[in-house]
Amino acid sequence: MIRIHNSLTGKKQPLTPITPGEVRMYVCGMTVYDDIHIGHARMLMAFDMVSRYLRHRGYRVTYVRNITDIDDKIIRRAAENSEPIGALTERVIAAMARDCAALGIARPDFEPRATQYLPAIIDMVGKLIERGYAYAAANGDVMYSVAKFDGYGRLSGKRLEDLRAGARVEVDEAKRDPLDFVLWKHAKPGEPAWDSPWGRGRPGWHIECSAMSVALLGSHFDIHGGGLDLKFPHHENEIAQTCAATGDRFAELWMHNGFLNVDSSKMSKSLGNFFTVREVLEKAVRHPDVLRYFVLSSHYRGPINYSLEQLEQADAALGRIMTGLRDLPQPAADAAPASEYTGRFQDAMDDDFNTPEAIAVLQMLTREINSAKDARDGARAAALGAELRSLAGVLGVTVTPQEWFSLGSRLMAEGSPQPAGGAALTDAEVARRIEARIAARKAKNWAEADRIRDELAAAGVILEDKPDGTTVTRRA
RNA sequence: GGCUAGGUGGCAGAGUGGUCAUGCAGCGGCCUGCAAAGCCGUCUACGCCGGUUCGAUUCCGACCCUAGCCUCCA
Repeated sequence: MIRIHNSLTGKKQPLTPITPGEVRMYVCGMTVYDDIHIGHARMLMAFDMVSRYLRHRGYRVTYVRNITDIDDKIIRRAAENSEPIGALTERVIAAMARDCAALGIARPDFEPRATQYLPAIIDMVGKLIERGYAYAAANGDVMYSVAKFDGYGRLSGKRLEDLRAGARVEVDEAKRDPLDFVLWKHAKPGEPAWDSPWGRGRPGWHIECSAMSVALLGSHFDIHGGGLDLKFPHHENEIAQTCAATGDRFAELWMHNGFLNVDSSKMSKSLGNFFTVREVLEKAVRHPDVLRYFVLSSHYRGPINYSLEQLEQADAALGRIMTGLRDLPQPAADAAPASEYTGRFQDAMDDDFNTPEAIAVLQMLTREINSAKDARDGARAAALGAELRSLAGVLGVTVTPQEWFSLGSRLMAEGSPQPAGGAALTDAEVARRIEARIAARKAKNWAEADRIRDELAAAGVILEDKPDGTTVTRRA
């Protein structure tokens, strides 16, 4: 039984799909005007993990993650770049797909774009007017009348009175109530626009998600997710729109991931504490799975503080798992059934996707493998290794020891060793030195053996002598 | 000010009314020519003050502190 924390109630509840065996899930994705940063990556990985795990547990999952490809920021950025809006969004979407692929984030089943759903959006706005929840304002915009919707504020725990009392609600002449929000924006000169019964214009942000989710998943589906900052007003508004337009229940469960912070504050460009996925993958991490391991080391709902020191710890911890997995024989064809750890892993994940606990199970399994190796029980080590690989794969951690040990740590935290201090050596050069060292060791020429080891260490290659007389390498 | 999450050992991070999280780092031992890796062992905990209880880090209340949202935001 999988239990999930529902933001709507603040409690964990069992996942009981509307259609047995099938989970329909919608997650608010990206507004495409710039490269994604690691905060976005955290969100994308969180819901990637959720969809992977649900599939692992045997559910058929339909995962929809939208793309907002028309919005103020996009229009502004395109103007700044003197580039057509479509060119900008295509470029950014391609970059996002590339970053996601690098991070091992599976593509959702549907990735709808707002501009592809104008008919559905216009239809929903029309319904809202028809049903008395929306009105055409004097300035040509169409507004949602928040006071008309009974449950407004339920998700975010806000009351209309409190919101109105908030000093920062923008005053807009066109609104009947300062809390009302835009469903359809009338076109301004030079902006992209579509025809509608209310004149040429473009959709407001909130209505896009309502229209696309209903179009692809229906008016009643299982899970709606997104970042914590979307809870209010975006998700609150989605609920108001969809429920009012369809009369249905909309999403049963609301999931919100916590932020990835830097120096305990949310990342922002103004603070300069902003890291793109690309720069982290290129400069800070030996393999993308280090970032995934780091992210999954915290629970998806809590905050994570990003720092190079934390990445170092994740690198070391994942390295330990890789060491355990290294040099294992193939498990027998009639491999032993799963150990107790698979059950513990599942218990952890069933409990609101407790990935830190699940990772602890992976580490305990690693120790079992190492103990089996020490006891020269190759069959047991191999069987446990297959199990560990499989469980790590459920979390999307798929790097192999072979890849891992050929990569150097790229961490550049203060005080940590710089990568490849000495001259870079080719594999052949490294192999030649190792052979020379093995010969020296046979001759008990320890001084020469140690000299070669130091030389390789300076080049970032660490040697480990095995009991059988062989020597293996790993990168610092 | 309103609302919502939190405050766990050197660092990160789960969890629980009364034996163990886990990883990184440290220390001791085993192994090793010496190392490394690994194994075994081990030390620093649960913001503050009350209350409930045989017993609270875990439940309740007050307080202090932090972050987020209340405006575009993953």
